[in-house]
Formats: sequence, structure tokens, C-alpha cells
Amino acid sequence: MQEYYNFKDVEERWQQHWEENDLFESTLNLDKPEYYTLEMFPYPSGNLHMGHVRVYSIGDVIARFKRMQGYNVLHPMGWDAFGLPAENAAIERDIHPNNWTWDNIANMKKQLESLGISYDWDREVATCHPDYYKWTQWLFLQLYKQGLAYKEAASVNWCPGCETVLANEQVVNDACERCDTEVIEKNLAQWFFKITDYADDLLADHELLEEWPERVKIMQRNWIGRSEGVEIKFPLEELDEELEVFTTRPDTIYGATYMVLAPGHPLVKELVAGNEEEEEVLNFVAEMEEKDEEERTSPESEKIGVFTGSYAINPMTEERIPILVANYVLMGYGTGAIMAVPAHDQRDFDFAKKYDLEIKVVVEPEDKDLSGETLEEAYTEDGVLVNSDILNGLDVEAAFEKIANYMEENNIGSRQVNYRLRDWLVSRQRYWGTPIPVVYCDECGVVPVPEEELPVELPTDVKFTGAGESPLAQADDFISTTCPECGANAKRETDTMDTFVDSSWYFLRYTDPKNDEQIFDSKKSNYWMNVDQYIGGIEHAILHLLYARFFMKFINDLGLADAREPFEKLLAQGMVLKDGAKMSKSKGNVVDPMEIIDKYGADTARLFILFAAPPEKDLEWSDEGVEGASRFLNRVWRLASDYVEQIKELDLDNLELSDLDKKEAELNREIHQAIKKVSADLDERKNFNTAISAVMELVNAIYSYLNDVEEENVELLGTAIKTTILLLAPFAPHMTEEIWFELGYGDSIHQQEWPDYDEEALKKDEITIVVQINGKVRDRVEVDADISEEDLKEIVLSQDKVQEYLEDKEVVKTIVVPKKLVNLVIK
RNA sequence: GCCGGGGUGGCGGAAUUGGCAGACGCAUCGGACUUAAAAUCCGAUGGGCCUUAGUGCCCGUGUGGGUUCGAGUCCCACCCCCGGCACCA
Repeated sequence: MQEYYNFKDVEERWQQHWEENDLFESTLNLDKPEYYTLEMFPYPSGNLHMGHVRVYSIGDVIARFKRMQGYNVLHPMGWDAFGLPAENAAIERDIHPNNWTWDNIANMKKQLESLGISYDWDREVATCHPDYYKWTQWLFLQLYKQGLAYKEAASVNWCPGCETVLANEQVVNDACERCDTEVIEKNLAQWFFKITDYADDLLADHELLEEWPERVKIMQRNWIGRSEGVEIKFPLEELDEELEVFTTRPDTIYGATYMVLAPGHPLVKELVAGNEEEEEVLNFVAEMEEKDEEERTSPESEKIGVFTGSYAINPMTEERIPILVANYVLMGYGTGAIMAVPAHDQRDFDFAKKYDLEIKVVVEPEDKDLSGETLEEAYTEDGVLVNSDILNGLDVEAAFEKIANYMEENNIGSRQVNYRLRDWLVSRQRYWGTPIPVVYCDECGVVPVPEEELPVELPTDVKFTGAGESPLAQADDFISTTCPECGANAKRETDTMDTFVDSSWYFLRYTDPKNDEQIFDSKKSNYWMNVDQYIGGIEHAILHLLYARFFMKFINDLGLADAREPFEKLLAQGMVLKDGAKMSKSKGNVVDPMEIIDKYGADTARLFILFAAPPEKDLEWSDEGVEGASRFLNRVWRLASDYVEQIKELDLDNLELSDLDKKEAELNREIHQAIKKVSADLDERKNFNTAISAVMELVNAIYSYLNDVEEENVELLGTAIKTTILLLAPFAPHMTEEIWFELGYGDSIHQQEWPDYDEEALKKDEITIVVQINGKVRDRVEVDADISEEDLKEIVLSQDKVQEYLEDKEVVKTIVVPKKLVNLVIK
């Protein structure tokens, strides 16, 4: 065995060996328990970055650990290969997106292989491959059949930078999530998926996701934004129509002193027609329309409004209520109109104060009277209803129930659930995506492409000008087709699908990636699904994870899968930072993983990135830390190489370690301690940093044992070293494989059984008990581990130091924590 | 504003159920090896106090209070940082 560890030679050799022997291939095997571990597949930008290294290292540790535990592990990899950068490359550098993407995939695959990640590459998928997107299109057709895919004209977000529409989820602070360009509103006919049909399901099933981080579920809950209320119909004084409003506080209806319409509300024009306020209102509406979304709707901008000159009738009291138009009511939520209750809603309160509108208190705290004149802020807490006729004396909850029932019985209103969540806008005016499989026929209208004609392939001979429309919109050969229903000339849809559609079901395709008859064989997918451990960036908390959950539910409803949730456990890993900031080209703080692998090897890179921080937290890159990881691996290597010849001779599998002296028993204890700690950290806590530190402690213990003894117990030492490399195998797969091989074992270390710890070996004969006096540590005593409480107290009291403290004092209380401490309370 | 997460040495972090705060690593310092250096191995390393240098004392986990024999951990109030949502009726 070489004295120095030559990582280059070792890593390359074993990567090749693993591949040639299909070591990580997973096949359906009903006799073994399965474990499906998956990392979010990457967009093939062409090069790995440290974020990739982190997520794939985490996934690989889990995959290798679970294999050693005896599971049949599925650990696949693929490519989220559609997307804009490919098109931009085509425009800027005249490379076809198809070539650009496949070249990148080849390069990134090579890089992933050099990291030594244990993928079953036979299951590789790429969303841009017709064999894959055929089934994305097939899913679109199923959604269409169920009425869950529809085309509708709506006010949508348009990103001028990407020249396409975006889903709500892809707009962050009114800017495009991808390119940060400010989005503008456009009214366009677009394809939507009816994710709102699943809103309640998506919310309720969070309960099934016990092993998801709470914060991700909360983010999704906020995004879905469910609220229960009542839609109330207010008759209009002048028109023979009703004004519908949505409110979560129908109990405060007696305190409604005015109504507000959003500037874009369809009734505004009718309401002002002929009134003296008409001109002013129409000017106001026009003014609002000119402002952009941000300015008009931000809570910071001032609340402004105008009176329409018209009145509504309060259905409970028959009172006239003035109707206003104001900027603080949004057309996009509820009905675009509200009843304003300034006494009990802060926004209404602010507005009423500004325009001197009536503030009428209808809820009071039990112990205090409120009045509209003296109120300084809206009272939104629970309380007792007053000035509210049939509701007087009730608390808020009871009043809600009573008034809601009353309104439903009297046809005044009905209970409604409102969501913040909008339907998912999936069409994109881009080329490099999955074509939407529909055609437009003058006779038959929108006609879905028959399933047997799938895939609708992307044409390759298109022009990338970068100007104006999508290249597909100019691809006449692609566009002109015949209607599947009547055979007449028809036109193809030229929009493609949001790439989040592609990634919403890829985890199912991995279970049966080469099936050309069906999307997947349910027998196979049901064996593997759901994904036991999913790992990826927190940035997908809403987007990808919500869409994928929606698709899983839909696919379950189609009867194709048993699972209703795709991902059993979720690990949302933190970012990799350098100098406190996310690595980026513009900041010039990028560390290239390939340079690190070249300089230190993949095992070092993996070990460092797993050791530096717990996985869910951000990780600060440290060159010195990398050195440390490298140093540790070399320390292990030296240990093995120094003793390899002696250990080789031993039959470590059938060894009875007996008659250990004190130092030996101590090392033996460290061995089992490490096994216990690493197993628990990997299995339950997913804390790789502390798992690694436990292995380091074992290695330190081996070194100090060797320093301490004249002559080492080779059998014990062999066991210690063997255990060390077994525990280290998931983290540093190459070096441990090489040592394993050098020790004379034939098979791969990655096919070995994970070591078990022996509870007996963990036991100490003598333990240290901490002696506290009034809660402060004052002494320590070494005692037999099985000492009785009485004997322990006696020993503690007899200590010189304790005696000193006890002079002139009295022990009032003695607390004994078995095997840990004794606390004497003295006075 | 609302909802999460967090604040521990010079740094990354550990402390899993309320029981020795600072595991492990980095950095720094000292020693050994060496002609020398690197590498390696061994050791020290939260701050302060002292004619007693110890098996010593005091302080110390964002701040202030509290509960408890005992609090990084629980409770109350507050400050700061990060993330999400934000006129959602």
C-alpha cells in the first residue's frame, strides 16, 4: 500500500470500476425493502457549481448509507433540460439549443461522475428528449380532458426580458424570478392548469408530510392563502343589480359604513353613469390604470379614493351605504369589492380617517366601551357584538355563525372559501420547451392532438433572431397542420409549456424511464414511490414543490399511482456562500468545484462540504476548511497504510475481542460510540457534520491509543480501522474503497453491511460523576458505574472539597441524576 | 406590519430529554522530528483575577427579568440578523 494517498489515480480507477460493474444499478426486487432517494435534478447550464456539489454529496451519502443498511436503493439522475438559457445561447452565439443543451449535459455528467456520485445512470432522463416530453404532452391532454387545462384571456404577468408570460409563482417583488426585469400586465389568452381545484387538498395533505420542514409547509400555506368568509349581496339603490362582496368578517356587517370597488370593477361605469361625480371617477380610474401594479397596490402607497355618487343598501338594516372607488381594493381577489368596516379593519380605518367617513363600533372588548370618535386604531380582536340587532351579545365566532346562517337562509349571501392561489399559467412564448399539443381549427375550435400522434416534436429548423415572437410562431411548417377532427387546415399552438411542468413528474418517470408504451408502469412506480428522501434548495419551497404535489395528486386521481404525495421526507439544503454572499460571477467570489476536485480530490470536496455546516443551513466556503478535510483523509490513510500488512493477516469478520485491558476497552468503547453516533446522525437527524466529527473522534482515539501503549492489540486496532473506513465510506467513497481493497477484501466496501454497535461495549466500569454545590460544579468523583445512590451520596459527602464547602453549612437537599451528577443544596 | 428561522470563543460549528457550555474542525501559540523548511506527531488555546498558579476563584451562550436544586435549552419583555408574505377584505 502506498505511503501517500494518490487521490487522482484512486478516484479515477474506482469510478471506472463502479461503472463497468454496474454497482449502483437498481432493479425491482420485492424481497428487499426499497429506498428511493432523490436530489432535484439540475438545469444543464454546462458546469457544476458548489450548490450542486452540496446537494449531490448529501444525496450520495444517504444513498450509499441506505445501501449498506440493506435497502434496495433507487438513486437516479437526469436533466431539467428545457429553458431559456439554451435559447439565449442560440441567439447570442448561433448554437442550436438542442446542441447546446446536449453538450452541456455531456459535460455536467462527466463532472458528476468525477464527484463519484452513485447514480444508476441507466435511468437517466432529459426533459427535452421527445421520449420524455411525449409524456409531458400526454399529461397535458389528460388535464385537458378533465377540464383542468383551459385557455382563457386574463390579465397576466409579462416579462419583457424573457419575452414571455410568467406564472404568479415566478414573479418576485413584481419582477421576473429569472432575470429580475420588472413584469408588466398584459391581457392575453393563455393556457392555465386548474391547480386551484386542488387547493384544499394541497393544504390538507400537509398533515401527511410530517418529515417536511415546517417552514416549507408554512410558505406553501401562505401562498395558497385560504380564507373562509361569506359572499354577501348588497342591493344597489339605482340599478337593478347587486354588488357582491367577500368578507371574512360578516359579523361586522352592522358596522359597514361605506362600500369600495376596485378601480377596475365592471360596475364602476354603470354606477357613475349620469351622476355629477362621473367625470371625476372616470378620471380617477384612468389615472389608476396608468400606474403600474406596484405603485397602485403597494401597501406603502397612500390610500386614495372617490365617491361614485351611488348607494348600496345594507341587506340587514336597509340603510343606504355610499359606494366609493379606491386604490386599496384589488380586482384580483374576492369579488373586487368590499364592505368597509372602519371600526374593525385597519385599512378601512385609515381610509375613513383620511376622508372623514363614519366609524361605527360593533364589537367591543368585554371590559371596555369603544366609540368611533375616540378610536385610534381598528379593533380587530375578539369581543362582544354591539349595535348589531340580532347579533348583540354574541362573541365574534358565534356572531359569524349566526349571521352566515341567516344570510344563507335569506338568500343574502353564502359561505365562500377564497384562495390567494391562482391557477397555474403554463404557456410560454418560447421555443425551447414542451410544445402544447393542441391545434386550432376554424371549424372545430381548440382540438387536442390525439394521443397516438404524440409527441408533437419541436421543429429543429427555426430561426433565432432574438426579436419579437417566439421562433415557433414563425415556423410555418410546424404551424400548418390538419385538424384531427375534421381534416381541414388548422394551426398548431405555438406556445410551449412552462419548464416547471416538465419537472412536476420526472420522479415518476425514473421508476420506468424507458417505457414507450405508457408514461410508466404502475407496478414499478408503486414499488418505488413515493420518494423516501427528497433533497433540494429552499428556493423551490413554493414553485416546484407545490406543482409536483399537484401533479402527483392528479396522477393519483387518474388511477395511475397509489401515492398522493410525491416526497415523504424533504431536506431543504442551504446555500453555499463565500465571504458571506452567494457565489456569483458578478461578485467574483465563485469557487469552481472542478478546481477543488483537481487539487484535493472528490472525497475531500465532499467531506468538507458536508462537514462545514448542517445541511439545512447556509455554508461558508473556507479554503482552510478544505485543507482540514484533506488532512483528515490523509490521517486515515496513514493509519491504514501503517498497519495494513498486520491487519491483512487477521480474520476480522470472526473475531472475539475479549480480555481487554483498560486502554483497550476504552478504544473499543470509542469504536461502538462512533458507530452509534454516525448511524443515528445519518438515519434520523441527517446531520452529516456531527457524523463526520464522530468519525474524527474515533480516529483521534486510535492515534492516542497507539501513543499510549507499548504494544498494540492488533485485533482491536484492525477492528478500529475497519470500522473507521466503513463509517467513512458514504462520505469518502473512493479512498475507503481503495483501503478496503488493500486490506484484502474482494467485494466493494459499498456493498458491505453497515456495522452494528454493541450496547455492552459502550458500558463503562467507572464513570465520572459531577459534584455540584448549589448548582455550581465543584468537584468530580470516579465511581463504579453501578454504584447505589446511597453509596454515591456517601462518597460525595466524604470528599475533602465538599467538606470544605460544608463547613458551618447544612445540606438542605440532595439531587442525584443517575450516572451524571450530584447536586448538594446547602445553606 | 404579519408569519417563520436564528443570535454560543478569533472563525465554521457542537451540546439529541433542563444536568460538566465550547465536541469536531480551522486559525494561533509551544514542543518533538529535521542541517533547515514543509509534512507529520504531541500539547496549549472563552475572558478575567492572584506575593497562595491551584484539584483555586469570578464572569461568560444578543439584552433585561422570571421559573428551577440546576437554564444555551423553559416562560415574559425587548434588541439585532436572515427568509417568506404583504392593502388578500
